[in-house]
Amino acid sequence: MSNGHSGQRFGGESLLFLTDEQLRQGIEAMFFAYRGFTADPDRILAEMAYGRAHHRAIHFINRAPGTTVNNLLSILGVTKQSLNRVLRTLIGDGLVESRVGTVDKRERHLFLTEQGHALEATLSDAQRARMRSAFKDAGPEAVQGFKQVLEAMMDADMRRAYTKMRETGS
Amino acid sequence: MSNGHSGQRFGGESLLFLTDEQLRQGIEAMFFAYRGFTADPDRILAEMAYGRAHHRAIHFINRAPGTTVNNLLSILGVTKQSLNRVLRTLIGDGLVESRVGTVDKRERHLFLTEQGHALEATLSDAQRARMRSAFKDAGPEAVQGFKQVLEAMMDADMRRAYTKMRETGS
DNA sequence: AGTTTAAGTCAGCGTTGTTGACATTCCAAG
DNA sequence: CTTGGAATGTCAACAACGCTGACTTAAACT
Repeated sequence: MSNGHSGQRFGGESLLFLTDEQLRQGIEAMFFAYRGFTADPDRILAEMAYGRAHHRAIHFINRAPGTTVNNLLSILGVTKQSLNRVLRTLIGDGLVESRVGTVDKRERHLFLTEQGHALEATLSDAQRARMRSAFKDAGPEAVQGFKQVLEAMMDADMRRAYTKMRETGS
Repeated sequence: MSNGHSGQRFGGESLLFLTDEQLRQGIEAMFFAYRGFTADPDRILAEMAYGRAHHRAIHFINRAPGTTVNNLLSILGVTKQSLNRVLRTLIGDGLVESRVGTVDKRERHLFLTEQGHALEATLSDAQRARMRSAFKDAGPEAVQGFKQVLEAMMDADMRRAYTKMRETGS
């Protein structure tokens, strides 16, 4: 499997960036960076009775208003019971509105209320600020590489959801 | 804060990679990619009574053998009680050995046992395989950008731990 | 001798994930 | 019309893994 020599020259092409040591660095970079990635929203959410799951739900409802519960489920990759618990509190607190579908009345379409938009903006601003700072420090070429590697790291399902969102957005 | 126009040309320099839309893509890429990043080890761990926290502990004990509990605490960024619960099971199951310090007998130095190394290798192989595939698909320049952005996304403490590990390694 | 530090432990709590079982509502096919 | 399946929601129970607070033990520092 892992021979520790995958980075030696092979067939005349330098593969030094594929050594186990380089891969380990990538793994640790992901670990530490993800902590930074979630740190700012987590701080804000901790003051309320909310957690990261609420943030994710709010993010994707804002991103795709009117999405059904099932669709949100497949994007978030959790069980319906887990999501339902989160949605129940958000709806109860007046941050999310659930409208019965017109063509299929079994479906519930989810929307952010004014209050929900306010929280979404607060959380997004914090997270974007860090991302913007990181992008700025690293430069445009680095950002392109960053996105390429992340996309290559996704499962096929996730990549489909990601690219679909990318097309829909702006 | 976020005006949605930060990507317009400014001072003759193209900052199109800093639009809110670009930042949002980066945020969603991180979210989806992290799921892929943890998916393979999670599958393996789910078969045992272990979780992600056990993986992290094993990873860094392997990475810095003989590390003290306090040091591991600051790397992982959790409370002593949280880490202790994980360490107790790992020591009890014979995956980790805790040796009393020779110079300072209050300290406990942590090491992987043979069994611990076996699990570490299994988990690492799975995680590295995905990282290797992603790196290979994206290419060396993309990998460099990936690491640059991630490092810029870390908190100062994390960046210090990350770069320190990077120097120690290889 | 007194204080601080490292580590471990116990009790309790919150968020977020999981399964399993079950009710409701609605659409669609027989 | 009845029946089966799909979408949704709810209840109960549980596990992983964060957290705080309080407390003990042992060793080191001052």
